[in-house]
Parts: sequence; structure tokens; C-alpha cells
Amino acid sequence: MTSASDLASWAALLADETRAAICLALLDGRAWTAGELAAHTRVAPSTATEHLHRLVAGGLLVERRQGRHRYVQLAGPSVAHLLESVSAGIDGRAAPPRGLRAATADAALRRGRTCYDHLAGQLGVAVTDAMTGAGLLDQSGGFALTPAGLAWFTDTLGVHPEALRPGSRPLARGCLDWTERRQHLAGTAGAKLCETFLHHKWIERIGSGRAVRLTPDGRSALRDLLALPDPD
Amino acid sequence: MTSASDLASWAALLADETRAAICLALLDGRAWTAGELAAHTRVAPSTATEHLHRLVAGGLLVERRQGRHRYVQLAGPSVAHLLESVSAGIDGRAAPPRGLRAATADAALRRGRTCYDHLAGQLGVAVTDAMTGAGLLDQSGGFALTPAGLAWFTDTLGVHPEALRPGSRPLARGCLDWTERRQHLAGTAGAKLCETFLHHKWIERIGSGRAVRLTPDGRSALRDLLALPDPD
DNA sequence: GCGACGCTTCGGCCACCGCCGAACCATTTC
DNA sequence: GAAATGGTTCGGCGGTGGCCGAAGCGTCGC
Repeated sequence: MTSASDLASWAALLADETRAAICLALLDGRAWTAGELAAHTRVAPSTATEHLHRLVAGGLLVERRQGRHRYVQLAGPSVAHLLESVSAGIDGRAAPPRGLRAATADAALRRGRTCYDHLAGQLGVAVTDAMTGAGLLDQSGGFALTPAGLAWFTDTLGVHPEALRPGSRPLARGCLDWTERRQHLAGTAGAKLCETFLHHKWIERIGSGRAVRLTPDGRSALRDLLALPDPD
Repeated sequence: MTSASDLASWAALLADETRAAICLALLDGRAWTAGELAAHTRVAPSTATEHLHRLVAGGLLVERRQGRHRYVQLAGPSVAHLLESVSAGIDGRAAPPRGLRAATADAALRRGRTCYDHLAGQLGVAVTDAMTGAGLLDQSGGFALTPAGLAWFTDTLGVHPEALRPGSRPLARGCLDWTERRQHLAGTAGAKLCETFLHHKWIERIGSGRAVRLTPDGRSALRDLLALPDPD
């Protein structure tokens, strides 16, 4: 069972505001360089270096050296999922944000965003619901891709069948949305879906954060592929 | 959305080993006095007081003054659930415990324990499975009590129907078990189940921790009520 | 009322940690 | 090669926070 020191040392990693900001930024699933994170959190590069050391040593992050860059990202879906859980749990009793800028940024996030490596927000929930309605996804006993769903991924989206083989990571998993209080599709299938959407420019990122926007192309694609009416 | 400072200040509450130990102790769902927690964590009473102040101010704990005692317990099921999630997430990559005492304590916890206010461990999972098999619980689409299950609670266990009215807390909810990697029954029904078992002395606590043991009475009760073969 | 008890407040000590700037190293560019 | 860029190491500063013991305060038992 978890010892108090395990829990404390794990929590200590997130207990610093700068490290927390780093982890939240990395929740977009992408790899960031040390310099980008330093600029994003407004600390000196040397300070960012120390934080990254601790986060990597603590197992929350993994790094990849490439030339003179040091890329870091979350250590895996389980870490991302845990962070999302904590984040959602805290939001449960948080007050609404103040200020217009915060409010509009929040609205964009509610509308659509990436959650580690898959789609979330109203967009993620809408797509998940549409897939369920179309018989591609079976939510009756946990989350599972139907045979039709599997075919839809390979034939319609053009995802390589090899990429959808069951591995250590579940193919389809539900992920609780902290804005919608609904499940959306996660797991390998969720990641591939998001990847495809980005690749086809059906969605595009807003600024440098996690928020995404449905493009006109994406609108018609969703209508054609999933009979999804325009989400407002 | 969660700001970095929210996340950091929340994590800071758990980032101290003493406070982490307090929270883990309170995961048994009971109310502890300040003195008990001081003794349990081996710090001076004055130190425990400060920690309790911070935990209450942070919303993780609630307190109830009673005479010269200060009783404190987790602020609610959502807090307990969040703590369990984090705990389980950390255990995901933790090493097995060292030493005989730790090993036997761990075995007892694996066998049966309370998880905030409901049953967990092998016992919790076994009861949950038996209820599902007997048609009392429907796990096909989330966790839900069947009509037969509702009747079983009121007629067989003698739980007052008022207590099972849907409120803000879900009646039946799945809670992921960190030892069994399986779901067990949580929510109001899970709490009432555990309460009844304790009341009838079908289970009893081992020592002062979260571990519980099935009594001989409990064994026969489970056989009669749920056709559950003796769990080894 | 008096003492025992449980908890709290206060003052002070000490360790830790986050931060920065300066110097340094490695890679890339010119 | 020299300059520019990205990252790291190191030393030092200051704030925070955990801890204790001593003193204080309300409650309970006799």
C-alpha cells in the first residue's frame, strides 16, 4: 500500500507553482523544450532545469535529448490520467474564473481541447456520443470499439490496422471530462482519432495551449462521417 | 480550468509526510481526534494542531468539536475518492514492501479493508461480484442497483428505504481497487452495506487501521445471503 | 474548586527549497 | 574558427515551513 512518504514525495512534485504549471502545460501531450517551459512559466532557464530534473527523477516526465535541445513530456497516459483526475477533483469545488480574458480562454477550453493525446471538451464528448450512436463504440460495458468501429478507423479514417492492435494500453477507454462531466473517448483509439483530425486539419490548435477549434473542413467531415450536426 | 496555483496549493497539503500520513489514516472513513493523529504520526500535539488547521482550511478535512475533543475526518466521498485515485496511481509503479511485518499487514489489507466508508480488497470485490451474479447489481452500463438489489437492501439487510433515496451522492458507484485492479461497490449503497456488515459483526476491524476481517458469522451470512463460497 | 486532560497559541530554531546571475559546456550557424 | 544559441552547474540569498517546548485555555472528573 502507499506509504505516507511515497504520497508526500509524489505530491511535493506538484506542490510548487512552477512545476504545477509545467505539468499542466504538458497535459497537451506534446513534447516541450526546456526553454519553452522556462518562458511559459516565466522563470530563468536555470530554474527550469532544476524543476525538470526533479520531475524526471520523480517519474512524472520523460526526456529526449536531441541536438542542443532537451525535450520533455509526460511519462505516459497513466500520469496524464492521474493529473486529469486531480485537476478535475480540485475543480469540483473551485470558483468560476475572474476576468474577461480568463473567461474567454475558459470558454475555448470548454468547447474543445486536447486531453493529453485525445479530444476532450464539448467537441470530444460530441464525437464520442456520435460514435456511440452510429454503433462504432459500445459504452454499455465500459468503453469498447465495435467491429464496425474498428473498420471505421481503418477504412474511413485510414488508420493503419497495426496501430490499433491491443497492447499494454487499452484500445478504448473512457476519460471523465472535467467541464462536461461526461465521458469521452481515450486510449489508443482516442489518440489515433485526435492525430487524424489534426493531420487532416479538421481541428487546429488555438495559440500555444490545449484549446482546439473545429475548422470548416472539420465541420463537414464530422457531418459526413458521423452525421454530426454542427456543434454550435 | 485548474490554475497552476490551485494545483500547487492542493498538492502542498499532501506534500508533507505527516499530513500525508494523517490523510491516509483518515481514509478509513472514521473521525479521529487530534491527539490520536498526533500519536499515530509521532509528532507533538502542537504540531498536529497546525497540520489539521491547514488541512481543514484547504478543504480536505472537516472538523467537529465535541467537549474537549476535536474530531476530524475527510471532507467527503469525493475527497476520499481523489485520495484513493492518487494512491492507486502511485502504487502503479511502487516496489513491493520490505519486511515481514509490512508483508503481513499488506496481506491483511489485500484481503479486506474499508475504503473510506465502503468495503474494498478481495472481500469487497468478492461481495460486489456475488451481488452482480445474483442480479442485484448491474455493471453493464456503469454501476447501478437493480430493482431486486434495492429490495435486497431494504428487505434482507433491513436498510431504511429513506437512506437509499438518490441524493447528491450516487447510490451505486464503482471504485477501482488498488490491490485487485477490479471495481468494487461504492456510493451510498456501498456505505450502507459496510455499515450493516459492521453492525452485525459480520466483519470486524483488525487493530486501529483500515484492515477488516470476516467473522465466522459473516462467513455464514455471506453464504446465506449471496451464495458466496468461503473466500479463502 | 481543584487537578487532570486535550488542545491551542506562541516563540524560536533549523532545514529545505525556489530563485537568480554568472560562468561554463555543447551544438549549430556563419 | 568565431559567434550565437540552448542548456547546465554552481554559489548565494531569502522566504517558507515543520518541529518542539512552554505557557495558556476550556472541559471533564472527583
